[in-house]
Amino acid sequence: MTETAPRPTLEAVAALAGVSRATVSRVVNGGAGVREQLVERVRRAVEQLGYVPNQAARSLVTRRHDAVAVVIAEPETRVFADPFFALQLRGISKELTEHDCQLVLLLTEGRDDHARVARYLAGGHVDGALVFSLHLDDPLPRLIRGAGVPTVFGGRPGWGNGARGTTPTLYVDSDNRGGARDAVRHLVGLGRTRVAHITGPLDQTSAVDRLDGYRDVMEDADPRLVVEGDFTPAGGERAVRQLLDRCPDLDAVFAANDLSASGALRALRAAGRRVPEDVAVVGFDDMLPVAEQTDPPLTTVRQDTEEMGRLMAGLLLRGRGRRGGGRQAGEDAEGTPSGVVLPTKLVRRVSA
Amino acid sequence: MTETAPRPTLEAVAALAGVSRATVSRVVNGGAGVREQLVERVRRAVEQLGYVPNQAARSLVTRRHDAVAVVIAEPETRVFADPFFALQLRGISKELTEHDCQLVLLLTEGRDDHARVARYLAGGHVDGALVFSLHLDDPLPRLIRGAGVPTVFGGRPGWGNGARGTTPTLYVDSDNRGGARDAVRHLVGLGRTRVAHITGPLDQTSAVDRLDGYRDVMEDADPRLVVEGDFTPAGGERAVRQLLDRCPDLDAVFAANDLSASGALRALRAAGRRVPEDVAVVGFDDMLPVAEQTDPPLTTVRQDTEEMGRLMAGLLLRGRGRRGGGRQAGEDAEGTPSGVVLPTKLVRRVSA
DNA sequence: TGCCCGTGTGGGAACGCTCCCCGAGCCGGG
DNA sequence: CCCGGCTCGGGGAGCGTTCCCACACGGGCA
Repeated sequence: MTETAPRPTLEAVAALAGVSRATVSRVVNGGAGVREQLVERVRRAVEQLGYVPNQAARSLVTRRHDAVAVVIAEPETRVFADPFFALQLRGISKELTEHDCQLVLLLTEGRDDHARVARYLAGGHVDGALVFSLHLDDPLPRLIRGAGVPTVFGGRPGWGNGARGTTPTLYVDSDNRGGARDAVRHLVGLGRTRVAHITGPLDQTSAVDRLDGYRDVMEDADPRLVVEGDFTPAGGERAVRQLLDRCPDLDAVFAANDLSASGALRALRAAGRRVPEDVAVVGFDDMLPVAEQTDPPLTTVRQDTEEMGRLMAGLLLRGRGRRGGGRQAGEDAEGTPSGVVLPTKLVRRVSA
Repeated sequence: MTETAPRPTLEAVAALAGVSRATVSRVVNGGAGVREQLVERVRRAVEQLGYVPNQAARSLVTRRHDAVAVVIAEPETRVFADPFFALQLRGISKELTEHDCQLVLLLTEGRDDHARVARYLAGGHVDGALVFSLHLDDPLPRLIRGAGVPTVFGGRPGWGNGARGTTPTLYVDSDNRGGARDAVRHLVGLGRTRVAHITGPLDQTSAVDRLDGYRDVMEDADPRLVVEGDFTPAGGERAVRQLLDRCPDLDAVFAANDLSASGALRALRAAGRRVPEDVAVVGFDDMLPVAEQTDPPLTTVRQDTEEMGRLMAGLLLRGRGRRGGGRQAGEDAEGTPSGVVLPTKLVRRVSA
């Protein structure tokens, strides 16, 4: 660890450039209203001294932090390791970077960690929060809304059933229901009539929405064609075994995500069914490492994950700086909950 | 967005408790040297007002930020989406949380983004940096070392060839070489004599170390048994095709990671080789979603990824607060580069 | 009884920045 | 040629903390 040289201050730059602190400050913050010649001189001094503004001092007076928190409230590490989050993070990071904003990552470590996160957010350390909380019964979203920090959720939050509805809730989600409809319609279009559905855990809105999409198309399907899964390959295998047991004549499976689909493929193969000849299979997510590597390659529903991240950050940043009032994008006239829903796209490979 | 009430200050708490600012400050920071009765009174006032210290003001005077940066310098999103990083992040997060320290995530967005990251680090916004940079030719590590911020690297950095060697370089890595040796020895122990190796990209130290481990055991193996891969399933497939072409009599494959191994499995199956009967296969990483889901399940080398993260953070935090001088853990007597290397463990499944 | 010391407490300055306001300079118009 | 308006630069205050130092208060020792 080298002796840290004292960092140059505004004052030092001003002295070197032969102007006042205020002038340097103006230049550093865009340089409006300063003579071109002076701007140049200040720039040189900044360069020469290697001056970097002290963010703490700046925040102290501006009450802005140029930082937003990303809260990932997912106890299961597996889900967090999902490329899905990684891609969204990437999107978020890109958008934030473009606005000179930092990303503070808050991972909840198991239960009872909510208080810590809520306290941090309420502490006014960040200008806003981007929250991923998948489970309907998660208390965190409510806590966060109580913290009075501008927030955008990733995925439709679970309390949408007309309950509190006074503060607007911003969120970005992909069109789970529409995507599911497309997937099932595709199967139907292939001439399949006994289309089964392996759901995700039904305490997550995405799983519920995908199930709804399935039902939109398969209105009066045999209810035994729907089996609850858990978004894992093992769950997909289990579900298929159950399905084959109950409805041996099924000719298609729509799995709520690619991981379940990969399990389903394996179970189908084990049961001697050929894919797609005997049973067509469609997944959801288009997680490349999974969907492209299954045997046969998986037909699935793609969502633009990175774009979702960008959008979340964009939505949050747009409302930045306003102290109170003012309507944010994505919020409708009544100020009721509203979100941005991104379209999905069916990607045809071999499995259907 | 609700009107944000002005947050209470130390002053306000002091007034309510009927003491001075200094006393409140003392209580908030541990309460040493304050009469028990007063401590209690201040605590109540803090509680009542919902006081949270203003971190900006605090940093301004203490020059500490209670935040460290995690830099992930990986242009390829695929690699970033790796559960590997996610797990390390989780470990880092846990350790930081225990020390009331925040995690600022810095993702480099393609080339030429290094300057931004370096500037940020040099700007003294964080107390330290945890850096993941896999490629030997990455200029970032050098830039960061120049920034004068305490840093711990994830994975052995590439410049270890006795070059600069004046400042100590701290890193945490897993025992890639030893793990590779174990893997190959296991294959040899199985009676395999024609053991091939699919390497990773050889501009990454982990790939190089694993190759070295392979060579340690297979000293005078046919050099044609080594093929360069790229850590992807497609690369693994390609490598196996090449290997089968050159050395049709191979009876084992050690792939430098699980992803290549999964590709290798597929290619072997396509070529009509049975695994493990005809060809035994071992991977590396024990990425569960991959290793457990291959057909057959993959024998592989596990590393304690989350622990690596914890350790990195721990190493960094230990040196925190010292302004200059003082030796950090993991640094040897001469202050030369040194690191912590975690053991690996062979996990037997079916493929070997 | 008086002095000294230690323990606890309070006041003030400083951290580095932004922002407000005033004053200087420059222009054009009368 | 002089004066008013407008533009641009400078000085000062204040953001909420911490930390240093001065100081009050009591008890033990001479």
